[in-house]
Amino acid sequence: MNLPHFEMFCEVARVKSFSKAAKLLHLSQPAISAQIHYLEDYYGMQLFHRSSSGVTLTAVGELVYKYAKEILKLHDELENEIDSMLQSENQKLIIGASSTIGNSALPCSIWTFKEKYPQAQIRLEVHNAERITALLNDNQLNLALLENPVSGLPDDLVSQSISNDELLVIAPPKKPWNERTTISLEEIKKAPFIIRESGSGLRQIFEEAITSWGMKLEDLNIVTEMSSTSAIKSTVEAGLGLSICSRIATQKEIRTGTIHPLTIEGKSVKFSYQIVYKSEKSLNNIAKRFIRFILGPGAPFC
Amino acid sequence: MNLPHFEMFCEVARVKSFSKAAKLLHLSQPAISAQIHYLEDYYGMQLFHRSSSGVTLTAVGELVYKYAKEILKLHDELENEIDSMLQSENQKLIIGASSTIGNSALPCSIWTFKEKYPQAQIRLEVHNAERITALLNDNQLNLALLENPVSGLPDDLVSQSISNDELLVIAPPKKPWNERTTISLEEIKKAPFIIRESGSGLRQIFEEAITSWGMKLEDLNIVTEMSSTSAIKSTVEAGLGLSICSRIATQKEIRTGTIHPLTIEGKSVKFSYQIVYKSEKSLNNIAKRFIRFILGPGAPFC
DNA sequence: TACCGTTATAATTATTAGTTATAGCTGTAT
DNA sequence: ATACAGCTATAACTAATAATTATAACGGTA
Repeated sequence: MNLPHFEMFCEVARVKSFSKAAKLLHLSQPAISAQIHYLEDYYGMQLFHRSSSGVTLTAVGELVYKYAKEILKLHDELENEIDSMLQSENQKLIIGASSTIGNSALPCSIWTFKEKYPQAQIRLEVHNAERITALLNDNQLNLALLENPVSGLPDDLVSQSISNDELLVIAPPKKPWNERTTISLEEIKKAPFIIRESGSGLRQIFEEAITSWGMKLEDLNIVTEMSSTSAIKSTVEAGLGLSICSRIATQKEIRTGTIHPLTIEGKSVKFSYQIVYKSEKSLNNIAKRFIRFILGPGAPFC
Repeated sequence: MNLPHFEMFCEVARVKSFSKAAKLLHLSQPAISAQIHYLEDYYGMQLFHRSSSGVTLTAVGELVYKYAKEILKLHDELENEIDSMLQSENQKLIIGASSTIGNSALPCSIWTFKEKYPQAQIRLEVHNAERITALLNDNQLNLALLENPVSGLPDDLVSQSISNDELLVIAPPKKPWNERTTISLEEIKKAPFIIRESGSGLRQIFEEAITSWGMKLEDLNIVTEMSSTSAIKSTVEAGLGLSICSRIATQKEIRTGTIHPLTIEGKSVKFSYQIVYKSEKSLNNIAKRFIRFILGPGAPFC
């Protein structure tokens, strides 16, 4: 019986679904299925009632749930107590992040992390992928969050995938764009376009995508290069052109209606975010905790 | 982080030694070493001070010890609560055992198990290996403990090794034997010898051993066959002959000096005890617990 | 009745935890 | 001093476990 079992179990009990829990835990649904079966076998009792609309706890399941939560809480407490025994030097966590992720999803995750580990002294450095990589190499960061693929990542850096995202074309919420959900490559070529500066991870992903479609950057009508995602979003909102952005990074603007997202006809540009660090050994405790947290279910990519 | 990690950790902390804990947990010393390293890496702190005389807890180690014990206790409680939800039919555990093990080591283990799971309704059936196997096949036992190798074990039975033992020649604590610690094969041939009945696991092990030494049972001076280990021990104590017995089964008599053990010159007959059952699926909860208990550190083979 | 969303199963692969064998260290006794 | 006994660490290998993807099977709803 392992703590990850309990975490899976609690997550399933909470969301009442194997498949939803799987998503939240960055696992496949059969993985959850198998481990819950293992638990049921271990305790010799059915823990969930299955139905086509999800699962519910059995009486024994409720009991296990109660204890599992308690055990996980105890273990959390243990980790916090260990942290409080650390020197203050070891409580420092300097996180690097590219603009895309550092300005949107990450601050919220850091907030949640900080709630769980209040003694952590966190600093967030937001720069483009190129600069973040340099800082990482220079030991000025404990770890970094970047888009993937990022070319030019030295081999001696370790990286783990944490989440998936896709590139969207962003437009002002006005005619003609607000009446459409897609845009063709030809239209992209003609429209005034704003892109990130060279060295940006997002720009690199975009460049690779259009290359694979047989186009070049020069085919576009690029009106400006900007080194800030927020600046680009403001420019697009103002109706001065189109640009590209990640879905997660524009979530808020899409929700509030200040930006209108478009997908490219017949194409989709998927990419992932990676957590990158020099080596397992180079990590201090807080950094290890942060990685576990980010890979775990508690990290809200919001 | 897994409960087995905590069990290992607690056992090491308790006995202050990796190698001793390894023996108690039926594991190799490097296995303990690796897992403790894993823990130290996980928490990012050293948990034990190593020395050539064993290990002691560090300050952080003490903290982990405190929590680990608490977590294991909680989980024990959970298992007990689950058991108390079972129907009384599922609380019945019928254990079969061969004479060798059923009369010596097992009762004590059952006693300890019963302390931990008081709701278990245990019955112990002691017969020879042949009969136990038959009862197991006939579903009259939940599980059985036998010597290994036992020939004629049907393929559909599952078996796991739980402990090692060796065959000893037992003699009365009188001249000439009490002045010696070994006996030659030639001397064995001449001495009056008592053996277990055909169908006994211990007899089978003995027969196989002497066959491998190029002898036959007929070469011995067999004065009686007896179907009870206790009867044989009494007979030997009375000075009426020599016999063979397992080390564990004669522990008490050796300690109290009523029987004198001899090893056979240049030979040693090792064997193991196995826990045997029909299939994983055929086991009720209590039987599963018992197997985990017997394989775990708490089972005192005394 | 077809379809969407659910869990289960099968085949495969990667990771982890165990094994044995051996090295290296340290305190004790010859 | 030196060999030894007892301990933990390391290396090479193997077995068991937990993931993956792909697909099936089932149930409720349009």
